[in-house]
Amino acid sequence: MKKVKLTLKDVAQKLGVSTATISNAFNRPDQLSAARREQVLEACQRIGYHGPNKAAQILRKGESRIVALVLADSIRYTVSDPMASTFIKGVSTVLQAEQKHLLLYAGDSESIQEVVDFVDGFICYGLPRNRVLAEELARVSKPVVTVDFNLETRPSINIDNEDACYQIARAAVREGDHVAILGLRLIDSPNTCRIYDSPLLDTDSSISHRRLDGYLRAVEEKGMTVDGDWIWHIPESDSSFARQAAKEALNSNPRPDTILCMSDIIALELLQCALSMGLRVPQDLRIAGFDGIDEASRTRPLMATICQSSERKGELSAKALLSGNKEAQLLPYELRRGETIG
Amino acid sequence: MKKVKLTLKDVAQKLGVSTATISNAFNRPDQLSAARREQVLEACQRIGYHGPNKAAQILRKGESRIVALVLADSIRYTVSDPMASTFIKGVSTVLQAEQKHLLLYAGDSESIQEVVDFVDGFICYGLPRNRVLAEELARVSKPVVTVDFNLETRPSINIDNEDACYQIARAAVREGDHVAILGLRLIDSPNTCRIYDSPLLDTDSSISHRRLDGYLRAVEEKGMTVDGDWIWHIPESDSSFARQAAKEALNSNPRPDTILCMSDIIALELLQCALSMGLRVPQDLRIAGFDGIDEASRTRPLMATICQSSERKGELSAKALLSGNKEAQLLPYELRRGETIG
DNA sequence: CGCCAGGCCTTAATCGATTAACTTACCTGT
DNA sequence: ACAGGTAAGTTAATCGATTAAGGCCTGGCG
Repeated sequence: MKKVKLTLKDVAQKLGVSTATISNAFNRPDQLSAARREQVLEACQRIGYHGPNKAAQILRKGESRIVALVLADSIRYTVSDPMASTFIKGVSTVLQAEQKHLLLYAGDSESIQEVVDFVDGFICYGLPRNRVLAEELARVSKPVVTVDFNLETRPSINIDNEDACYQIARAAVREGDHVAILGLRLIDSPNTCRIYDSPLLDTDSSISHRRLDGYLRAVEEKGMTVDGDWIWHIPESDSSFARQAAKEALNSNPRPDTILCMSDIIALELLQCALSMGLRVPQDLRIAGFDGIDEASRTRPLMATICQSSERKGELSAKALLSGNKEAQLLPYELRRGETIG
Repeated sequence: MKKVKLTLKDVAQKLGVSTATISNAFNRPDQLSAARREQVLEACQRIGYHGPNKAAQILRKGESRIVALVLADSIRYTVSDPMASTFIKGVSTVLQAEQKHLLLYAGDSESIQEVVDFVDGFICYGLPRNRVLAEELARVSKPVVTVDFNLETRPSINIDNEDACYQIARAAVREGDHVAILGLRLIDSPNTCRIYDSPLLDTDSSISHRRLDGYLRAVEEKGMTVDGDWIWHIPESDSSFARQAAKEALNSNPRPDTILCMSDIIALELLQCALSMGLRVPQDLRIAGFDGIDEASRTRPLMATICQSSERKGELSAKALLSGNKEAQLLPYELRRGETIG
């Protein structure tokens, strides 16, 4: 078994030709005769040279065929979140077809500089928790596509969150209702809490704020308002965080008539809490979710929600990145009335 | 805004020192005076040099801090499989702590040569479907750790599948029972089918065959046998494939008394089918699963299964890879009798 | 005073390719 | 016979670092 690393040079020497010829045999068949090419490839096969060293190619060509998927949360969290993991499916399908590789980059890491030199581009799923990282992404000199948030100057894949929330809130809220909102990542806190009048986080780029805008617009149209103490901040779309907010909301006095949730995970937890407290949905409480995950289509009563395709977002973002399409894309969504909003 | 890519050379020129000094400022603080180092770093900050180019470092140092996770199946499948995605959690937790990056490599791709030059090592989860790939992995000159299968000369992380299956089969099977087995990846077919006497796949390296051995040993100990037409091959641990096998098995004549399943996903589907056919479990049918996924702990009756920690496997395999530990590790598992085997 | 050791930096080779520019040799048409 | 064209290779610069080896200066010690 050969222990030594073979290089172009070795092959070239063995055949008595220049390294350029070997390189051309692999990369530019038109630069040498078919016979010579055949001979070179055969020799490589024979001596066990598996083609040009990729590390060297990356440096020289400035291309690695690696795409970084920058995740807002830890990988740990991401793989268990239905929307996020479905998104990965979409991305990977396209990358696979284009023979690209997928690097998972968890946004909680310090700096994008660690990988920017060797990846071909970035797909950013969700606004990174780390502020610095988001700013660095905006400045990177390689293609970047953002999903579910905006970075000026970068193309983004999104649905119209404001409109979607307006639609579902309009369907859910009745005049005179007490309305509560279970929101996602509204302020800068690692715990579930009411937002009161805490300063909102990243108002421009965050979809949570687009959603909040949509909810509030619908509520105001019916002549009501929602105060900060009826709006909950949930740090991530996780059942246990959601449960806490759900309980607090349900135990508020007066009890909300309608609760608008920024994800199905939250809404499912809320529904569960409500039912176990003996509340009837939608008679006593109306619940609206968001996302349209599978589990939300199996609840009794059927969850009202905004259905969007996370997989499609994944596909489109990968395609946009690879094709260099710089246009922002707004995907369609669908309002499912279900049975939880009457 | 500077458009040009800055290099060591640029910084060196600007400061009137050699490139070696700049490099040392980043990598070997003991090679220059503290004052000079400070000056260099400050200058880098000022002119916007973000540190040595990683692509060049990879080539020169032969280290990239990237670990490839080689998946037996497509990424699409992997992220939705509970065991596989939990495994990723474990791996990522350790890599994150060590500041390593995670590259997902789907085993259905052609050759490991595409990445071997720039990754630091491989964690292989499950026997790759692609034969060539498995052989290449055995020969790679970088660290490789295998999980849930064996590659001669490579350290592996496993549970004792043979023993685990022997234990659960011994608990499940009664003397005189008709026993059927719903197996995973036993033969080379993309469809669910009985194996009859088809040649088994990769007998040495596959855990499915260790499991089969365990089942059969227990069955034989009770004086029975299981023929090939009572053993099903299921190409992947997917509900719809599983359902088909489950139906076939349940409609066999005579109907099996005990069915041993090589994954919980399969067992869950089987349980569902059986119940919907009006069978009582375990009175009419006894079912054994494997893996101990969350969903299997929520069934009524409670699924009998072998509980193993996929996350722990992930952590250990990453640690073994990074520490260079070459020893095979056998992890503990636990037999949960549950209620489906009486 | 002279010598050696250490600290601090520079020189230059190297990692393993790619590719623009150049050289040869061979044709081709007039 | 000769200019001009093209096919097939070669030469050498380059990508952006790392690092062994070596040079120079300073200070301590006998």
